[in-house]
Amino acid sequence: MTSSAPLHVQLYEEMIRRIRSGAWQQGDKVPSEKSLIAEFGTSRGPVRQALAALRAEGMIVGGRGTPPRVQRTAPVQSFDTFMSFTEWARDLGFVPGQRVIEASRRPATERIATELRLAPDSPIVEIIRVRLLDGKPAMLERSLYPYEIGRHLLSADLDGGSIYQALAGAGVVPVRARHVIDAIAAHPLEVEQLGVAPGSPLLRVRRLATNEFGTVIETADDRYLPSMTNFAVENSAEHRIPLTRQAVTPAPLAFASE
Amino acid sequence: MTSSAPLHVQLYEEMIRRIRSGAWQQGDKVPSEKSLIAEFGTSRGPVRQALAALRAEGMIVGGRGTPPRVQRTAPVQSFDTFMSFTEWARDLGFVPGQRVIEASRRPATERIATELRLAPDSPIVEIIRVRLLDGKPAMLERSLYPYEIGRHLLSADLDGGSIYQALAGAGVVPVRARHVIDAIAAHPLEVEQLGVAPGSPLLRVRRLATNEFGTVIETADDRYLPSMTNFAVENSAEHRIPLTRQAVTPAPLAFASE
DNA sequence: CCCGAAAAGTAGTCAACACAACTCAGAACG
DNA sequence: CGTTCTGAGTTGTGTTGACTACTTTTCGGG
Repeated sequence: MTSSAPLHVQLYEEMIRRIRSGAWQQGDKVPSEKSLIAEFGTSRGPVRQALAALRAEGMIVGGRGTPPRVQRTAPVQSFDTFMSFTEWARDLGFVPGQRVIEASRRPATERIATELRLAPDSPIVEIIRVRLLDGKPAMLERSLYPYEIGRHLLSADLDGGSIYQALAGAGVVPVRARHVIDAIAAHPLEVEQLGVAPGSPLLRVRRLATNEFGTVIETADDRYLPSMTNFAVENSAEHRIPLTRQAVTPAPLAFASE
Repeated sequence: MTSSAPLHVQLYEEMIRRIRSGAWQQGDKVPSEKSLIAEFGTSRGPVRQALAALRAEGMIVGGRGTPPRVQRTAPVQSFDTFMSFTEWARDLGFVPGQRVIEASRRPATERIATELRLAPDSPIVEIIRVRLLDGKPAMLERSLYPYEIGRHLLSADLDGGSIYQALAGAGVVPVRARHVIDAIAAHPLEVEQLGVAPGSPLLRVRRLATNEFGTVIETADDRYLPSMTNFAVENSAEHRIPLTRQAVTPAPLAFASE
């Protein structure tokens, strides 16, 4: 137990541990606040704060007159796991792999410059990779970075580690991302690299990632083989999440109201 | 101002109003807690609770030594708006429409019974509809309901109002849903009803909705024309949401760890 | 004029108390 | 035996007070 972390964070982590370990079973009532207070020797504040955090993640629900119940025992995928294909695959017990198709520096087109919020013709770094799960192609990824950020990647060992690891080593850390999901027909490059028939349906996820200051770090276009990967979202009346259905407009990928 | 609602809810609503009205601009610093306390005449608790709610929705970020800043001014889509095609379309200024292809009662197959958590061969209600935006086909929806729930729909005026309105009238209210998103090729029915070429990519959203007690109300398979509609999700390191990338397995749609 | 240190202001954390609203089990009643 | 009602237990809400950690501003020295 980290003694330096705030109390409510320690309590939260302990509760997560208990849910994961099965000490608190799915559907069980969580111990009453009073007993938690007695057990941890704190006041009610931190206990309620920890419970509120669990509630915000959908791990527990209900309450008011009765102790809340454990709703979900599977943890929400962390931001890092969701962003990094490599880390995600390893978490699931797959062997991640990749094949770099292209890693180049070139000037931005107008559309790309707008998305990355650069001046037109600014240099960018483009990386196209096939991502593999247990050796089988699962996704074609086309990532674009401002040159100042992407230059760390041109020299890196892309076939080995994850791009996000390489970027983190250079002090570039994404903390926020927007994903737009739709479907698209396989084009020649995907036909060749993913081994699908021309026109096959692919799941496309376009991503815009920023750092803590709101600077755009990356824009990407990932095309998944729907037979290998899909996406799941949970939703509830009490627990609203930034998930929206959109009518398609000519306007490109962008954060809301920016 | 609703005098009966809890204080922190009233404060939350007032803050949302100010963000929406532009009184608090994107990027602005929110007034300090002290000034909010002075203005609203409450103690620090409710103010912090309201701010925490905004933070949980990603509307404000930062803090610690400095007042938090407004991050997003566009509100998160409500659960109702996200669930109801009709309500969503109207919110966006489109004229929603629909054409009922089929509304029938029949016994559940084994797979459907499992998804709806019914005994095999239990009666179910199946409704297939084309949904229109401004008169143009946008989505083909195939919904399945346990007969006890779906029977309210067979007699309802489906061409007029929303299914969710009809269900709400019968006391059936979805409060939780899981969506699995992938891509699929257009089959003959979609070719005919959506007017696309055979094999065209469609965005498929499979949905499992439950009521407050966890009873499954509906399972659905929505196939969107990607040229008309897509989905957007926002994500951040501090604000985790129940969004997961999944490896495709034979197992069907289901809530995590259930 | 610039720079660094001190001071003032801010949010984060924690405690202790009080009351309200709600749930549930068991007692009392018909 | 079934129903209703009461009361204990629980969480939701709000208050007050105190301290810590961090940021911004201010001010003085160089």
